[in-house]
Amino acid sequence: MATIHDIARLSGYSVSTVSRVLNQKNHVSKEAETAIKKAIEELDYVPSEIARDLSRGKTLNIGIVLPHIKHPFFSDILNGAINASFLTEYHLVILPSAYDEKRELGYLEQLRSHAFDGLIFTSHGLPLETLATYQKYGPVVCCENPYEVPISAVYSERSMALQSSLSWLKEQGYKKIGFFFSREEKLSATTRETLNAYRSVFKKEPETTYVKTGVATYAEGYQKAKEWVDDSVELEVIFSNGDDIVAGARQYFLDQGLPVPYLVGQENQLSSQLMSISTNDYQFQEIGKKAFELVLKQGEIEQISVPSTFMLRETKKN
Amino acid sequence: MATIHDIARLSGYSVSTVSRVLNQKNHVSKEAETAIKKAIEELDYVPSEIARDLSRGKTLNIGIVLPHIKHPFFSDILNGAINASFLTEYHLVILPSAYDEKRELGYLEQLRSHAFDGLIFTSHGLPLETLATYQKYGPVVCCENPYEVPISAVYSERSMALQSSLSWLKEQGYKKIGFFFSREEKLSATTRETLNAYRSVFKKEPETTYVKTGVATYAEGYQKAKEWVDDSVELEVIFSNGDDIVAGARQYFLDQGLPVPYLVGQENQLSSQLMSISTNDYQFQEIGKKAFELVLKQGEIEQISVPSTFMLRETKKN
DNA sequence: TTGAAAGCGGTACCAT
DNA sequence: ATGGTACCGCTTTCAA
Repeated sequence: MATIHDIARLSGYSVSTVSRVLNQKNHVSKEAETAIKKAIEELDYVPSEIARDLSRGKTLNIGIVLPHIKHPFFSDILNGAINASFLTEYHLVILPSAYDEKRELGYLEQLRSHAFDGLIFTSHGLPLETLATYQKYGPVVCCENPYEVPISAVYSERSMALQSSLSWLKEQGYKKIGFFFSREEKLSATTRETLNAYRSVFKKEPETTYVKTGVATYAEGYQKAKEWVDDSVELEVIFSNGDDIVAGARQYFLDQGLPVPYLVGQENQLSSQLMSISTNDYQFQEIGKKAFELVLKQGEIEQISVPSTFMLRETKKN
Repeated sequence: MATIHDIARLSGYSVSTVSRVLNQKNHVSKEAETAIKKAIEELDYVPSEIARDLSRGKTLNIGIVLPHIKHPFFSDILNGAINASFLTEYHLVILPSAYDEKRELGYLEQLRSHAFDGLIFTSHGLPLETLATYQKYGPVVCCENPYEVPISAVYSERSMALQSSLSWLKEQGYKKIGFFFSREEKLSATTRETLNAYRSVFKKEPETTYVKTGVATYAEGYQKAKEWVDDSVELEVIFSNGDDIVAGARQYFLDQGLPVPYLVGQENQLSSQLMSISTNDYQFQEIGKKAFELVLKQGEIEQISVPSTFMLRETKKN
């Protein structure tokens, strides 16, 4: 592979001058430029990015850590970040974690070793405090409300949509509301937030028979709906943790010829649009976009919350 | 930031010895190792990835070029590639192209300048021949059948699913089959392949009133279905270029209280599962996985075709 | 087992 | 306008 030295030799000029025409800095004579460009052409030369990176101490790579991309939370954030990266000279590097702390630590170490100019954590197995300590090596942005932990963050203000969707249900006179969650309240901030919104709106504890955890897919939604029916639990509403999941539940009722409860999804995915199911939109794309912008700021710690909305839709009988 | 020289100085050993304990190569005395590790600890030192890359002339980065990730073809391939990268020491770098030839050429140039160790093109605006010429700078894999162009490729053997789905329709006695495509036959290999499969199965030319192009979204599916109804075109089947799109068409018939034609989607997405719509599964995830594996092979040019299947589903009346 | 020194391929400062 | 050269931080060969 041709190097800058080869160009210098062939053109009869020095590496400095070659570097100058490469970077269009300072003044170079027409003849020099012509001769050098000719040599570049002749040797099919391109400057090495790696050498450049070393010289200037930057990679122009931003890492984004994702446990997986099966869930819209992650794929939407990723999309938002990709779109934002479009507008810059930076590259996004996908860093799959599967929630493995070893892997996550590896990525943080790579930030330390300058493999990346910054890191976005869409989620994490490691404690938030650990992420925070790595900020001295470069910008680290997380995608949740960090509360008292001093770390840059962009996160959804879920409570807004939760409050308004639950308030709307209350206004309609609905009382028997079933919930789907992926993880238990102790383990999941999202579950906690939802149930707290319920407590605040309805002024009472949710009944345990109305709460199902361990639900994360269409099939599980279908299955859990069946459990409710089998246990003769009467429901007026199913408040789900995802559009696809609530679609599964809906299908169960349809298959049994039973009346479908009022449905509320989450995340405004295609399935809720297709079926005209009300949903909460948490603007994950926007979070990805803002997270990318924030990681480039390299400045002080900053926390940005993104508003969420309840999207009311007519549920068609069919 | 501490460098390998600082460690050498502080530990009292040479850079070479430090490098040896870093890379666990050759033999180093216990005392040296202890002293050096202590120094590393003390100075909070990590070797610079960039310097390593330069020294060994590799980046361990594989670029994957995507026009966007709104379509399952791209997001599925991406997913497959990400999963494959899990199992290696390589990183996947997302390279958004928006089909822009300038951007694509930029990425090829970056391959040339060793910013990546290899490149996957999920699609391209540039001619395939151009991609092929860059193979001398590093492995380039595309995701379509390259026919006579000498380039590594992993692609879906679409004709298998197309043949079997169309044959099945013929066996059922269906004759009036409407088609959705995103681009015209001259411009799109996919459109061509589908219509050729039709010709081969039905032994005749498709009628132009039954073919709609420029359809790529749920809303457009809805709209084009309306056009057929408005023009009093009778249809027994809609053979669509995507699950979401055919779902849009279905919705139009339901909204009008009209009988829904038999539907065939493509790509086995969630929407066809939700609605029990038959679909063709082209195994895009598998393509992404194999493309990643192929790009690492760095060897000779290789072309891999992945089989596709027709997934017959009962379309429920509702 | 250890060290010196020559790369790797550029950038940028300092002279001329 | 141009050239010489130190330096970025590590790997690797060669010698001791």
